[in-house]
Amino acid sequence: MLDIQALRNDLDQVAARLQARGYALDIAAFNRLEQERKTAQTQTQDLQAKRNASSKQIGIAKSKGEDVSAILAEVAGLGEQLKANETRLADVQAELQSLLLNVPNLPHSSVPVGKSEADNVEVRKVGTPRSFDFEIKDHTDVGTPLGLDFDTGAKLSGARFTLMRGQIARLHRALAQYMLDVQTEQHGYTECYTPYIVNAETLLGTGQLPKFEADLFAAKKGGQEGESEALYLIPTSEVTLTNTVRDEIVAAEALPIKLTAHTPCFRSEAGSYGRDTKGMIRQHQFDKVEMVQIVHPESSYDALEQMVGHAENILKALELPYRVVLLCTGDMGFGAAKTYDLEVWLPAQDTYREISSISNCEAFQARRLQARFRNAQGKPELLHTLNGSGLAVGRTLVAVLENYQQADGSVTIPTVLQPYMGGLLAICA
RNA sequence: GGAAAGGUGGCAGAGUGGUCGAAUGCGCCGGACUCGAAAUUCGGUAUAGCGGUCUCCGCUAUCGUGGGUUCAAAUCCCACCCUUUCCGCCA
Repeated sequence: MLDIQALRNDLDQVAARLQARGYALDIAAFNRLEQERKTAQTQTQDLQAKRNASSKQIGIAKSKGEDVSAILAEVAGLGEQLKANETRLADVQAELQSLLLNVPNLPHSSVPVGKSEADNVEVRKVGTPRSFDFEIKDHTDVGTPLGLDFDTGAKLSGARFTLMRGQIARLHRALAQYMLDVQTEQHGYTECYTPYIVNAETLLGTGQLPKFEADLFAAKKGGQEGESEALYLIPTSEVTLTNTVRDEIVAAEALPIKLTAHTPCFRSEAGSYGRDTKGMIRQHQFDKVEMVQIVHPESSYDALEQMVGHAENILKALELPYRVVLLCTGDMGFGAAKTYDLEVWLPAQDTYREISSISNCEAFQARRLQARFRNAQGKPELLHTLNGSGLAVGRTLVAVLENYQQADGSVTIPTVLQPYMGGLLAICA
């Protein structure tokens, strides 16, 4: 959520910055609502002040045993007037709030202006794609004989669900364990285990609601009918980790807060029909090791660069070629002020594919969350929040299968994963 | 699932219709005392919004959430959420 003060004071400039990311702010609607809010609020507050003063007088008079009927006559009818005004004010403020909740974050000045993926800027390329002296198979062809089972996944749950068996399942687990160990032992994140099902308020805090409900899975208690409050499956543990500071005022000394968790993520992938339908690139359920940092506003851009490094270290250790991309204004997510993507080399697709996305949300989430710290003046101030994948486990598995495939159909195990695989050097059918 | 208790400021905790935004303690900030610190002592210390003559003043809202009663609600009524304890069920 943007600071409403920024919109009041500098509406045209805010609108221009939003335009850069392809969002057309309804300036007229905002101005009209603000005007209505102002009159409704002053009128309401005047009436409230009048009522409070009279009530106080009544209290004083009664304690002295005086007659209060004169004052009572004065406030007759005030109640109804007040109620009408209060209702109007509440309506206008709710409208303003919902307008505000649907406005994306402002891009940082260092973010390149662009319309789509095509305008993203490559920052660096690391590692050299391996050359193959046999015909490259994609991860589905490599994985299927080793235990990757899309048919059973579809039978159990539908399209975009996968079952893994045997060594593939173990490799998947090894990746997650390894990532979690690196993030906790080498990069200083605190390991968390979080709920996978959350309430609407939590999703409002990180920005998935109210705008993106269609991208989520909702859950209800078995046998429950009707309009009970919906619960949702988390689309990423960014949601739970970041919400740990919702409605908190944390001590400045506690910063930065660095959290990580390995969780499944559930996404309905609405609007992506027809994209990446083959294989496990785009799933309704996938595992991810998430990094979240909650930091002092002054250090959030340093933290962003660090977190990119924390994600890169996993790819380096796995010896997977990748590139770092700075997203343009048009390709960034709703809450991000600046985002780097890490894209891993997939030889069968002959291209780099997103495997991690690391964003600084500045105070955008913190404002929704009311997540604050006490600044040097002792005043509560909004924190900055950052999140990033470190990494997406399913896509890393895809990358390992493709990059480490051998002519005989086996897949060698990256050195750092071997201890997690009981010393296995390769898996084969 | 059943029963009970409870949700008040940064924290602990009093307050059961009226000068209550809320006692007291802790914490924090400033002063005094001290060579300095501790102890002691004095004063200050919520958040958000609106308005103004805008380093300050005034007003409004906020005691889990939402509704209701009333001239007036932390306090009374209703619904919901959450927490704790006990019982039941359960990995």
